[in-house]
Amino acid sequence: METIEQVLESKNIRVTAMRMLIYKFLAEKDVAVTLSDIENAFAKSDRTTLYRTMKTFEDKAIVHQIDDGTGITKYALCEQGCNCDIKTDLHLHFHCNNCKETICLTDHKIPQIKVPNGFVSENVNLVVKGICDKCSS
Amino acid sequence: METIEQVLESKNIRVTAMRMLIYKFLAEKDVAVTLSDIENAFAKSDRTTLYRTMKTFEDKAIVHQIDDGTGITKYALCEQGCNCDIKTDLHLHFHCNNCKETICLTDHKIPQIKVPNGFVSENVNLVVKGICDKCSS
DNA sequence: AATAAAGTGCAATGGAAGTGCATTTTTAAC
DNA sequence: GTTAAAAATGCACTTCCATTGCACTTTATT
Ligand SMILES: [Mn+2]
Ligand SMILES: [Mn+2]
Ligand SMILES: [Zn+2]
Ligand SMILES: [Zn+2]
Repeated sequence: METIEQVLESKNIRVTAMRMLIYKFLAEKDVAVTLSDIENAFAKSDRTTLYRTMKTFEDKAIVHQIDDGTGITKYALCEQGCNCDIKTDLHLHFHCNNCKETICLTDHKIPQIKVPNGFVSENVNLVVKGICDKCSS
Repeated sequence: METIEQVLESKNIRVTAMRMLIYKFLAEKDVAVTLSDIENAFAKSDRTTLYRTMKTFEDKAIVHQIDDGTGITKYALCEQGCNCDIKTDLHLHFHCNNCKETICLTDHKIPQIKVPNGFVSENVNLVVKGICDKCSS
């Protein structure tokens, strides 16, 4: 089991207090979070720092961004050894119309999508909306 | 061949000058458009009217909204007899990373997506990004 | 023609993303 | 340890788009 410090170091970014806190927060969540979610999780925090931290995390493939159609960008930790950076191996995302949470279905990969002749597919965003397991039971 | 008046009447909305102009503009476009696109297409136009017109069109299944991940809502005319309103029979959308245009691939329906036990899929948003036919040739 | 209902236009608001710059913290060099 | 450079952080501000309140105009109905 890697410590948070080790994770950050292995990704070649500096270990700072804020980054560790944010990473820890993300790791404890099982749903995708917005910048505001993170902001509200800390008594004292600055949007810009969070924004730039998430950008750094994204560049280093520590988190991936999720566009679930709500208009607000969400983030979630990448799985171990994911390939977000090379835009492949992407899983699908589920947005619950009831509780409004968005989660990664990490072991449901996006199927191969056929596009017409002349079109070249580079990557795919797929969001399923409906009722999540917690809300349907 | 139905006239624009007939289309609007058949959807039970009032026929107004602005609505006809907007409908005509959409019909002439083969790509999805933003509110600003429509705004710029007319010498004199008001964002609010366009916004509310598109909302009305959407409610009446004359157009459908497209979230292509750019963060800006786009719209395109529905096909004849589409079922946008009941959230089924949905086609996929393609966003070109080169020309930045987004188009409906109306005869490429979204495949059945498997979700884990306990989850209920109600609808699916699928956007493929890459290079469009015009840009790849 | 009179009235009610619906559509339109202007002004203003709100939310989120993004940026410039000064300050603080971290790292590395001396 | 002290110092200097590089990176991270925090504040203020800007931009862009979505959305709403309200007054005015147009359309449909009698
Ligand atoms: Mn995910
Ligand atoms: Mn479409
Ligand atoms: Zn739910
Ligand atoms: Zn193109």
